[in-house]
Formats: sequence, structure tokens, C-alpha cells
Amino acid sequence: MPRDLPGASLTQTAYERLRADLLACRLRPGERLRIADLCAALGVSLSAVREALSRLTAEGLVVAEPQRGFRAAPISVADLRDLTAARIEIETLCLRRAIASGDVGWEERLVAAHHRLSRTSARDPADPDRVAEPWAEAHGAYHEALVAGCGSPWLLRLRAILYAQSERYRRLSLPLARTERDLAREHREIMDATLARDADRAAALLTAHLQLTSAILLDAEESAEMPALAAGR
Amino acid sequence: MPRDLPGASLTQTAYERLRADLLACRLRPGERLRIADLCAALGVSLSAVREALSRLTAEGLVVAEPQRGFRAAPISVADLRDLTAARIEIETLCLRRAIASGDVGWEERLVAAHHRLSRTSARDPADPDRVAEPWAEAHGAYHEALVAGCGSPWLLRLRAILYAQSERYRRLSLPLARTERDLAREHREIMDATLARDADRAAALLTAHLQLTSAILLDAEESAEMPALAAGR
DNA sequence: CTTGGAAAGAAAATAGATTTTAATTTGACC
DNA sequence: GGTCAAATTAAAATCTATTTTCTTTCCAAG
Repeated sequence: MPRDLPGASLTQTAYERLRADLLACRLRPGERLRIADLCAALGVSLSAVREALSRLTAEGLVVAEPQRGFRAAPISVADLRDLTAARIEIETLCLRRAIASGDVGWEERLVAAHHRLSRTSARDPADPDRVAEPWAEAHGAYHEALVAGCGSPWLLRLRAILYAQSERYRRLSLPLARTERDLAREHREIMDATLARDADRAAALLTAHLQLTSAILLDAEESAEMPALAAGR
Repeated sequence: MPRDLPGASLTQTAYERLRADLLACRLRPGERLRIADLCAALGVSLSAVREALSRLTAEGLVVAEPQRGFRAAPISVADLRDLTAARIEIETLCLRRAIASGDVGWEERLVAAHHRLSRTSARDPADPDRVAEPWAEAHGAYHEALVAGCGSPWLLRLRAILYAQSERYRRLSLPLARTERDLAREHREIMDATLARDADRAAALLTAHLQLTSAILLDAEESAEMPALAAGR
């Protein structure tokens, strides 16, 4: 009876574990996902895995090729460019709305999330070339808290889709950062401008923040040091 | 061997039929979806239906309540308000980009889609209170063609999610239109401004177009003529 | 007459078996 | 020696059976 958490269905846990593996690139972009293998690895049955993969397909983290199975969604330079541009649009839109209409509860959550992020180290102590799982979580919570005050469930939902997509690129980006980047400062400045209700400045800082992560990967790709982006298929 | 179309898997056809039924409100918002019933109706087995429902869950057309099955996603006044606002943001964003960078092929497709829509009648000849299926299809193709030139797969994907959501509200809106609305004129004017590359005017017209559909439903709800919006649950 | 609890029934979740489809390899014919 | 086709194998897609979970009803106690 491999019920990990009480209240969670087997399919749900399979879904969550697969999703985490995809976001962390433990299942690499473009990689073929053999259902039987996943069953064995997760200790659940075909049905559960198929259902989880179906949901991930609709989310865009997995692609299904009819009659030929599933594979982890590929990544590419073009996709990263497009994704970054789309994210900047949606994230700044949400941020401006949050700044315009966010309440004290929102500010409170933001300060809390930022504090937690600032006290979490980005690199895995065991393997300094990997992103530490607690940091990834704190980082996600910070960016979510930043825009949570926007008041639009639909915009936040779209934002979450794009955030999840870029998570995979972010994991590949960290080990490539040649010039050590002052992420903590970026996060603090964005928060400060936001709490000061300076929408233009906050949006500009957030745009630069998103752009920089993308640029690190694109630079690495250009200088041919990084075969990762070609791994799709 | 209930394979409807060649090349399409059983799950795929089940998914498409369920999706069409949800968009057309033949499966009403908030309605409980008993898997066994759907199996019988679609002539396929549990697995296929579950897989289809999982995908629809990720799309937001179905909600899953763990251990208690699935139901058609509910609708509400608050959701319609939020959805409309989000759609206006995304659709106008895509439209402005398309106007800025769309090529002749895009213009060509738009003119073609508009022509088809203009020659299709909106009301079902059999039941004038229902939206005719060919019109729904042509309408969707027109709005897709309008923004297709935007060049961003991700923005278009987000747009498609929101369009599908509002499809359900649109189906409920038509029979309520008290003052007969000149939809054909609205569609033509939007296209004309777009082809004239007048971004501000096109965006304003599109905004008014989306706003009006929403307003018709909200008015009807307010004057208590419409129990449909309360049907969620 | 109301309320709490237990048992029976219904429905969802999961597992495992079966069928279908695609890829690969081998053999025969050109 | 090369190419096409048939057979074999592996994997995905589908179906059926089983288990688990929830809901409803009925009975007893307060």
C-alpha cells in the first residue's frame, strides 16, 4: 500500500513526482518516457502513470505522440526566447495590477516569502552545480507572492503555467552562471520598488531579472559550451 | 471497433467529444460527470474516459474532486468578470503584436476566415435558441486568425485557453440577446482596423466586442432572468 | 421525534491482463 | 549485393476485474 501522504490519491502522488522530476530536469527534455519504466520507478500501475502523463501533456510539460508514447517536452532556443517574452508580458501585467490594488495582506505575504528566500542558499551543498530543492521552492513562492495581489485568478493561472515552463530552463542556467550573479539583490530591489508602489520601476526591474536568466542560457548556447538546449529529441 | 476517424486514438476521440460537449454546455457547468455513464455514452472504456477527463482537468474545463469523481467546471459571475478582463488583456496584446509584425500570409488567412464567418448563420435552424455548430467553429477560426500573426506560440496558447473558457459563456449568451446585436458588423470593423494596421482602434474595437458579450450575460443575470450562472453546483 | 452509528450499496481508484500498433530483424527474390 | 516484404518483438493503448472509498439508508438509543 504505497500511499505516501494521507488524503492524496495514488495518481496525484505519481503526478506530483513526475512533475517535480520534469521541472528539475531529472527527466531530461526530449527524453522518451517509457510507461513501464515509470511504473517500476514510482511503484504504481499503468493506469495511474498514464493519467498523470495525460495531465502533464495538457500542461505542456510532456508531449504525446499518438501510438508512440510520451516524451518530456523538448526545449530549444526559440522556445526560450518566446517563453521569456511571454513571461515578461504576463508577469509585469500581474505585477502592475498587484501594485495598483494589492492590500496589506499581500504585502505581508511578500515580505515573508522574500525573507525566507533570502535565508535559503541556492546551490545544493552536496552538488554545487545543481539547484537546491528548498531554494527552488522558496524562489517559486517569492515570485508567486510578488504578483498574488493582482486579484485575477485567470491571470495568475496563466502566469503559473509559464513559471513552470521556465523552471526547467532555470535549472539548466545556474551551473552556467560565469559571472556570479547577485540574485539576492535583484529580488530585494524588485520587492522594494513594489512595496513603494512604484509600478514602472518594479516592472522594469522584473523585466531585467527575467531577461538576465534567459540571457545566461542563450550566451552559453551561443558559445557552444552548452549542448543542453539541443537535447530536445 | 468504434474508431471514428482514421489516425485518431480512442482516447483522442473521447477527449474531443467530451470537450465539444462541455463547450456547447450539453454537459452543463457544475454537473456531475459519472464515469460509467460517459463510458456508455461514448462507447469506450473507463481508462479512455479517465484519461480524457484528466486532460480536461488540466485545461480547466473539468474539476476533479479526489475520491469523489469529476464534474464540469462551474461558472459564475465572478469568473465571467475575471475571465473577460484577462481575455481582453491577452487578446489585445496578441492583436497589437500581430498588427506590428504580421505578414501577408496572416492577412490572407484573416480575410478568408472572416469571409467564411460572414456567410455562416449564427443560430441553429432547428433550434433558434442554440448556437449553430458551424458558426461556433467559424467564429473560433476568425478570432484565431485575427491574432495568429502575433508570432508568439506561448501567447497564442494562453489565448486559446481563455477562448475555450469563454466559449461556454458565449453559448449561454446568444439566446439572451434582447437587443439584436450586429455581430457581423463588429467582426468586420475589427478586421478592417487590423488590416489598416491601426492598432489602437483595432484593440479598442476588440475590447468593446469582448466586453459586450460579457455584459449581455451579466445584465440577464442581474435582472434575475437567468438561473444558468447559479448552476455551478 | 431527533440523532448517532453501522451496514449495504454505488461509484471511483487502482491493478493487471489483453489487444493493437509500430519498429526491427531476417529471409527471399530481384 | 541490395531491396522489399513478412515475421518477430517490444511497447503503447485499451479493456476488464478488483479494491478502496464514499454515500445513503435503516435501526436503535436518547
